[in-house]
Amino acid sequence: MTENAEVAALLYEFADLLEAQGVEYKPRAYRDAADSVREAPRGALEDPEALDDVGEAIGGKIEEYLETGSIEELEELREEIPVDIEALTRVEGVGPKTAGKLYRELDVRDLDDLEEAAEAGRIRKVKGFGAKTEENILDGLEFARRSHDRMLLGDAAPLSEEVLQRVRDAEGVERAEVAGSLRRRKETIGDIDVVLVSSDRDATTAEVAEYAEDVMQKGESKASYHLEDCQLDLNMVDEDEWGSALVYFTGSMAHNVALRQRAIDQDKKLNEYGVWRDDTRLASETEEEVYRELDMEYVPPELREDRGEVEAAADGELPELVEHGDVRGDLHLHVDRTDGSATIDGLVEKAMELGYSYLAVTEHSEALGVVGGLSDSELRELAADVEEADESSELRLFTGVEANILKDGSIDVGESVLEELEVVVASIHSNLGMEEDEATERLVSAVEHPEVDVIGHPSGRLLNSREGYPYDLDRVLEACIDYGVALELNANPHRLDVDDREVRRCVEAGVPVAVNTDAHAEMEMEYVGYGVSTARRGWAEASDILNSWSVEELEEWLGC
DNA sequence: GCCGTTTTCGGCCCGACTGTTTTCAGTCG
Repeated sequence: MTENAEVAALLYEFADLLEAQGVEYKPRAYRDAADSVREAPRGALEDPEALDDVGEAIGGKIEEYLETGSIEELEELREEIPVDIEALTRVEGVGPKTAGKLYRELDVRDLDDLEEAAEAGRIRKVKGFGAKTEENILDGLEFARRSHDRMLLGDAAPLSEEVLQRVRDAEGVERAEVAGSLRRRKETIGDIDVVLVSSDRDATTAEVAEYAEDVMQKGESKASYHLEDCQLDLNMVDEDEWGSALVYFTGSMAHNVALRQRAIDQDKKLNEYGVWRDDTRLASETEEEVYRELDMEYVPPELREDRGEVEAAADGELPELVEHGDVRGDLHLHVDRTDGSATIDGLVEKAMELGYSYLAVTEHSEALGVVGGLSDSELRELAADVEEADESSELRLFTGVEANILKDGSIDVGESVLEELEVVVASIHSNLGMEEDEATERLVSAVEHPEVDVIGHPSGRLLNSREGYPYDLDRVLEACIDYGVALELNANPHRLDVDDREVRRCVEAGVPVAVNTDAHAEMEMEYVGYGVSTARRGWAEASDILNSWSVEELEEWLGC
């Protein structure tokens, strides 16, 4: 866990424990502070009180934790309510107050205790609980135990396409779209939200229930299902509320709260049914109308995170985001000379299909022994093959390499070879267990190398499995400006590295971002879509993306 | 506990759904 995530988790726990004790309002304050910490850039905890929603009290506790490794007040709370509140509240329908009550009444401290109490029929005897609640807890336990990580966008997006098609085919459905974090294209997804219009809601929900694992809840306007390892929420709305419902269910929560506040400031009210003044509905049919009624530009879903987009849209200053069609090439591709399966011809064919003008073949270099990285002479042979293919291709094929940044910051390919190759992507693949200073130095050294053009997957993270080493992005960006180097946004859905927030800092610093797929097979070149949506989440325009430049612009930048 | 173009106290997003209630609390998003 990053330091921010670690502190945020403690603050969430603090909030839950307070709520379990029936404390009012404070839990909200701790959660807001936790959200703010989680969203903040690395290093922001040096001055916690500078963050939104962090005041003197919580700021002091953060400092206490960073200095001593614990927070006295939290330790006291944990003694008063010694329960695994994070695990217990993962059970559907169990929140902090329920967890607190079950601890006080039945000494339930963790999932095992909860299961035991439910199976023994002890929960139904507690005042305010019944047989149905006990049953729901038993049902929810299994899911809570196996649902751990959020789904990757790369898994959720194709699944949601399939789900959406089934929903659209269901009886009564006139219109359906995916909303929620999927529509915002977050790197990980909690559940699949669908907004739909149906002429027969009962028939629709019944048909969807047929292929779902089970039905969690079903009401007039809403139904939830378990689907493999995720949850599917159907939100059923009337045709004339489509726009306001889509805004509402797309979120994020923070964006919605900011929109509602803006409505209140204008003597209006915003909910999923529309923008209102008193009992008069002013807008609701399309998202564009809703934003217009709030005197704002339309906000693309990827920006709806309350990271300044509400203010920017009100001032008419939203960026003109990069689009999929703006991408003209892929500058980090592997072939079958090391660990990939693609061929030069195969990559070219796929690139044509994607409407590209160019691509670069950047095979692994020698130090990456595990995949049989290419020696200097083998890199030259591959370059010759790429040049030959270039002659007969409609595309511009760049020669290249994905070189390794060694422990001391040097590059594992000979100078003369690096000079000959047109695109040099430099990446860290070894000695990943570094402290921030060491990692930063290593990256900066690579940036300073005269032949390096792009730093590949800068943090080395793998979503849900490897955190990546910490580094000082500001220092790397400064070096990138000085030496004319781009950072990669690796579009592989397991990486998405740099991430959305880091893209924004690149954009602000004026460092070009290369949206590369790092494809090892032709099909993987399609990952570019995840990269583009992540770039959009980082407020990037086409001009900020290195591989949306024309061949001529790119050749000039590369100096070839 | 945090915040402020109704500022240093008095509010704190809001609606659906469920289960347990005879009017509402807790959870969720």
